[in-house]
Amino acid sequence: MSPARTARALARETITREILDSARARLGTDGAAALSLRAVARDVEMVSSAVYRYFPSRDALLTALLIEAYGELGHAAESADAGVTDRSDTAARWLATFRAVRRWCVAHPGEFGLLYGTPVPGYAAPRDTVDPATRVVRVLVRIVGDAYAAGARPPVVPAAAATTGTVAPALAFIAEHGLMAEPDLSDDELPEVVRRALMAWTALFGVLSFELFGHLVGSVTDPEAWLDQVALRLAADLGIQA
Amino acid sequence: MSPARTARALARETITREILDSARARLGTDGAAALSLRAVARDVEMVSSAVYRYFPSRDALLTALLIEAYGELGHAAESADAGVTDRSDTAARWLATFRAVRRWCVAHPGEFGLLYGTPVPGYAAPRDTVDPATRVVRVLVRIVGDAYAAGARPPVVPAAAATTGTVAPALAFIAEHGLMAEPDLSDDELPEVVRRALMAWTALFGVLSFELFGHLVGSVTDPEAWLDQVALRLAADLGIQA
DNA sequence: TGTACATCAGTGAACGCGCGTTCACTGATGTAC
DNA sequence: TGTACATCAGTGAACGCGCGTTCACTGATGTAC
Repeated sequence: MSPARTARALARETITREILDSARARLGTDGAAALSLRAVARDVEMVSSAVYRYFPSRDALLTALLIEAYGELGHAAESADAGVTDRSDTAARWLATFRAVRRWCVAHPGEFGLLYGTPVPGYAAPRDTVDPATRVVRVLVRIVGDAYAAGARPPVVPAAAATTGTVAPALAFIAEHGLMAEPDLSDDELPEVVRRALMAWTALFGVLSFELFGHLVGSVTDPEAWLDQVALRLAADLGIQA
Repeated sequence: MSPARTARALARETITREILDSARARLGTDGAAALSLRAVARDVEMVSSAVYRYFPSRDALLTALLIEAYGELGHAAESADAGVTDRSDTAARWLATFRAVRRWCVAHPGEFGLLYGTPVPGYAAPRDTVDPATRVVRVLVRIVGDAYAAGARPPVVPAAAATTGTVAPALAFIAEHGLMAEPDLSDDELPEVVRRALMAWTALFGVLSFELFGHLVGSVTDPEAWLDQVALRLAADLGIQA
């Protein structure tokens, strides 16, 4: 609590970092399901039981990785959005966010697998992971909210599609966090916009999942350009234009 | 080769089936990465070495599972499309295909993880798996092709998005398989339609991935209705209307 | 400033379990004559 | 139809390896007086 950091505290910080970094590297080679405390211990040149001074179990290590990775990804999205100086240029903010999310995921495929791949069997993520997990979608919703506050209008949708409240939890979450401060949308338009934003969020990670898990190989040549194209079309479908 | 099936051949068929079924059940509980020949052997009440009379290695078993699962999913999509008697109702065919794909995936979450989750570390899928893996997207492209042959027109897209040939391999594949028999589209329109179809394909599995891997929990109440809504919007964005 | 005690990082052995794959073998099934 | 031989499914033991977690321990670091 005081600035007088002891040697012990400093060492603990360093070793904790080394363990986390080794574990993250292992995610890429072995996959999250096969993440092994003993392998990590070998990488940091410790005896396996020593790791228990830092993490009480393998599950606790997984949780720490999950929180750290969601945090980094959320931060990447938030700062990409914040980096666009013209706040009214929602199309630019949208594209910048998509690109930043892709950049992080491509740079960290092992972590991506942990976050968005097959859940680790026998491991249940605790509550602390859900808040960091929502940061990306919050950025997207906020951009869309800003676009509508500035006068953008959602596309008209066939009547058959305008069904009832499947997105009720999302609407509650948005209200609670004040993500759409000045919506200025009719009662029909708001849920439609939220639906569109959730679709875009899902599509973003769908594309990245396909890219990183190898399903685009026979279809697309340049995944980076492809994500741009997807981002632009999703924006256009939302009524966000440059 | 002859109708005179020997007792041995019959037994082999039965046991092979039992092994595959047990392995598929294991996918759901342990995940593809942790699929274990010994566990499967235990389930079918054999000694572990006996399984080698049926599959030469764990990887071979994984390959068989991959081919079988892709095959079932592809079949589900194809027969859902074929089941719509009014072939000109492309919107109905589209929705039926989406629903059938979801139904199969939700009914087989373990297999879904194998197909669309984190790739199994250390396992490389052989060539025999790529053809079955394309069956769903082929159905989608064919429906879109039929819609355009019947006069539907793709939405106009902002100039910035209309960039060059990222989808070249897909275009080649479509030409090769004659998936868009009478395209009747301009040189600008065809790639745009293909891009949209690929986006829809990716979005479909993005939604299912989020649903089955637990990312929709705080946002959407009814995943079945949600997929319908996504399907309808994707169709609308493609210019396919009922 | 110096000493006595408490805290804590890291060790090494052990528990009980799992895995893929090979190999020599037994005994049942299939086939050629 | 009967016999001799070949094929093949399944056994059981073994190889060499991995895993998470516990526990009594040593020795260094930190703290209270």
